[in-house]
Amino acid sequence: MKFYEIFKQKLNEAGYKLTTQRRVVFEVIGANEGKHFSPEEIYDIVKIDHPEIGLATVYRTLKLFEKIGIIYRLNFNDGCSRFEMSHLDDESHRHHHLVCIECGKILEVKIDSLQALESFVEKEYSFDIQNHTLKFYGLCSDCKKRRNKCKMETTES
Amino acid sequence: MKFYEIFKQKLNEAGYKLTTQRRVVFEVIGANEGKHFSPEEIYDIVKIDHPEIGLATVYRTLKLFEKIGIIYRLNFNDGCSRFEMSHLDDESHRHHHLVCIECGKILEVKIDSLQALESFVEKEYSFDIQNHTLKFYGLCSDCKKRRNKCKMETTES
DNA sequence: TCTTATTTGATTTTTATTATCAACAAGAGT
DNA sequence: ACTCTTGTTGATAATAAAAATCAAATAAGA
Repeated sequence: MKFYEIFKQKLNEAGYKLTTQRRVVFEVIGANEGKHFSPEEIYDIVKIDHPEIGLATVYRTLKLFEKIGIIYRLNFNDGCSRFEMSHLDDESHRHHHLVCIECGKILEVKIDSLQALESFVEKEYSFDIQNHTLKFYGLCSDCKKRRNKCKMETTES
Repeated sequence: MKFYEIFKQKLNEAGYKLTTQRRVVFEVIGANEGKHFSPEEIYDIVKIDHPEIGLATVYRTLKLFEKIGIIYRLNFNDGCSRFEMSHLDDESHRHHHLVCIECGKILEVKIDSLQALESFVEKEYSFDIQNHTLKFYGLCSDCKKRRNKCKMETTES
């Protein structure tokens, strides 16, 4: 597996040891592409095969992974941080998030195309862009249907 | 003052009373355009003229203002929420944030222009976009200069 | 294998935010 | 203006995510 090698290399380059705990947390996140797990959720999955690993270690590991660029910290204002693989090396993985304001579901949009905007900002503000986050808030297709249905039902009577 | 009237109207429409506490918090945020205050910071300013107002009220008020669309909740991963006026009625106020990963400074970019991207997402994902947030992470011009200076100094010897 | 600095687990501590509840005040109706 | 009702507030306690602590365990280079 290619990405695991990159992970080991990044740890090494930054001067950190490869421990069982770090490998396990990495695997849990890696096996759940498209999900956005909280520390507690990751801990719950880790516990299944490794009940000896503590929650504090999960927090520490996530913080470390974020620092060395293995994962991203996401914030959907639900009271905790959430995480996903960074894939900084792979342009094809870049995406944005659609947050449904009704059901809270989070979808991924597999496009980037902020090139024009980034170029403008870099020139105009003399700002070196290294990364960006873009979130759209609105109604997912399910909640849109549900709302229309409710509207129809109330009009019927 | 026009915006204050909109504020009163929004409170009223949503069925909330106009209290001194709410007016004061509104004024503090309104008088600090371009800043991104945390609840504690707002509380500290509020206290100057109104020491009788409690921190819990500031938290409650901010939550309420967010709900009725008076303010936005921002998250810069510094351990607390931060707030700014929403200006949803005024297109000219729409902006994005530049976050310096070195000094943490936050700049505002007074452009929007995500129209093309939004149209694509709305069609492709059948998602009703009602709002968005866009943050660019990188180096501000000051930190860029500082880094170059450090590089020169180490090369000199 | 041995050695040492790093890492971990269990626990406590910190801190942002929310809940609680009696006292209070805004605003509709008179 | 006065009253009444219900929403609101202040002080405080409660909650919960995340960080700090520290002795014991372990990765990885010698």
